[in-house]
Amino acid sequence: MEMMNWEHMNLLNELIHGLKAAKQLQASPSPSSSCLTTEMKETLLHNIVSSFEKAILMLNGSTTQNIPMTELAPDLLAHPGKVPESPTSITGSPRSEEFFDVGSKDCNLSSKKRKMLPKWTEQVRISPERGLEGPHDDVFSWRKYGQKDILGAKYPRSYYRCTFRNTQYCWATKQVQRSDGDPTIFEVTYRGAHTCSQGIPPPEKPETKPNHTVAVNYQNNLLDYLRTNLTGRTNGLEADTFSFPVTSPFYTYESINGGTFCHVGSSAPSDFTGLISTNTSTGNSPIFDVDFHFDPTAEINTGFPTFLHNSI
DNA sequence: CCAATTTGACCGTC
DNA sequence: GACGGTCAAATTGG
Repeated sequence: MEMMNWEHMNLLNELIHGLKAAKQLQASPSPSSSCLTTEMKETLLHNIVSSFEKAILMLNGSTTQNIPMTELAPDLLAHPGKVPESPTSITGSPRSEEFFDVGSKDCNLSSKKRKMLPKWTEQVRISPERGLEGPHDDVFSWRKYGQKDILGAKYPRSYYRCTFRNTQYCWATKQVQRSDGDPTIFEVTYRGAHTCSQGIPPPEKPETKPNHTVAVNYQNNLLDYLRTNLTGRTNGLEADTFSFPVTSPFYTYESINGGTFCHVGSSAPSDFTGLISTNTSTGNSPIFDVDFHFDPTAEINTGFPTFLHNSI
């Protein structure tokens, strides 16, 4: 299977990311009436700059292969405590425009700081073949550190943290909660971004899991996405090209900085739906057939990566 | 033996 | 005090 190489995928991701941030800034009206706070604008600017820097780095002959964020964007890390969340863009998860502390003096995040971490929820349906294995299988490696019975929930909630928390001070966590109503659905809540080297997955690992045709579609969709200025929807990836059990994930972006948020449910009506499908042929398994549903009626945290629905 | 998981205890928040 | 989230000792598995 001819696949789009990772440099190109990452490059496109960065360009898209920068474009989105730029458009959000562009769409922001006059300062007085703007829904963007100064901080949000700074964040957007920061992301635009970092996206272009990373894109330039990629074009500059170096590959992102096995390059952790610390090397990919050293200038960003030069500012203590400010690291852009970006690895999720590589994997196809929604990426947050938010920043979070990783280099603060106390390596332990206080609960307050944890609250500041970007958080999004993915609903994952298990496949009959893979059974319960599916929802826990994504590109990142996690270590379970707890399980709790949740009040009113039929099934316990599992808590996972990044395997590299101690070695690479990666504070990403996730919670997995089996849905009461539909036991085949797992609600996976991610918190924080990976700052470990998993954030930029290696481009190819032929010996790992079988190839997935999604990668090609990923390339096409990204290109379409750019061409159509994010106003269209690409489709046709569902059943035939997807071998990972995840089906129809939908995301719920939650608050950061105590600000606004954008909740998007699976049933939310949307005037715009941007679809990116991607494959990560890295160590574990490819996961994302990502459907970003943009609900124009939702309250939007402009710091978050809702797909832009304005034309340029 | 080492790493991952389990599970009761502990802690912070409401 | 109840609840959700995390810690860490004990246990399990490769």
